[in-house]
Amino acid sequence: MVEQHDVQLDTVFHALGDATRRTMLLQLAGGEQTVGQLAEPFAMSLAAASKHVKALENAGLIRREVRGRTHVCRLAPGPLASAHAWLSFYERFWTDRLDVLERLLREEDAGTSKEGHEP
Amino acid sequence: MVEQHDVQLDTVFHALGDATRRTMLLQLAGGEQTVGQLAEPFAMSLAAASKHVKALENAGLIRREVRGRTHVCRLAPGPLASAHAWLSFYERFWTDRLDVLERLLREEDAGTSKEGHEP
DNA sequence: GTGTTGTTCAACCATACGGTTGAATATAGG
DNA sequence: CCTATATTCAACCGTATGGTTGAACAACAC
Repeated sequence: MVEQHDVQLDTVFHALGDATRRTMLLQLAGGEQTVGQLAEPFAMSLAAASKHVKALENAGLIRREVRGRTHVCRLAPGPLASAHAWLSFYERFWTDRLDVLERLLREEDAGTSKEGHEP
Repeated sequence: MVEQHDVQLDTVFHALGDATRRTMLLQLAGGEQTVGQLAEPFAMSLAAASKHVKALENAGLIRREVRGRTHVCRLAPGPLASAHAWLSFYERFWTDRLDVLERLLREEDAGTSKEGHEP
């Protein structure tokens, strides 16, 4: 039961882990777009962009409607909501517990050195 | 400026796109864990699990504190919040517009055939 | 010191990913 | 019919990913 969910999250997060595909989603947030329109902004072949579209479709993030010879895509919000929901689980870590965490980190940082996010 | 943000989202979403790493995060949600403890539930070598931990650390999702000879990890909520924020942008698509979308999809499905996820 | 424990490193391997190109497909328009 | 347009498919290529193994390193125990 959970496996299926896991696999879905795998493909969804993987799809989101590429700036090209995220940009495409952003584009689709403005309304439906054909594959060609989605591909246009990118400096890559149409075939490559088509693969990205397919990845998004595969993850269930978009829906495709073959309208004549063009393929019109639109956002399919379901899986995005799933990913969002998954992440929401951690919300308490940056709300409820953030102050506690911050305090711990400050203690730690004071103990070790100046430190920061990036060494 | 946005590039940096993009790269961060790349690594964060990529890190999240693996069930092993998500399970590790879930584990860390229960409190700090050593690398060994994180690795234990999985049927893979410690070296492999260590790579996953490193991926999470690389994405900024966890923090590591070398305590003696053990490496203790804990959640670092910042990047998770970033990913969550990114996804939140789409919230309106499954709240405001979901009903509109649903209506459109129902029309479409009625027009083409019975259903349509898998051909 | 020796030995054991926790973790990483390095080399390697198979497979997946993202890109290319050129051919194939399907539809629209003359 | 023929041609142009929109898109995919197939084969290929370089690199990244996720896994293995065995050696190395660091810190505790004796």
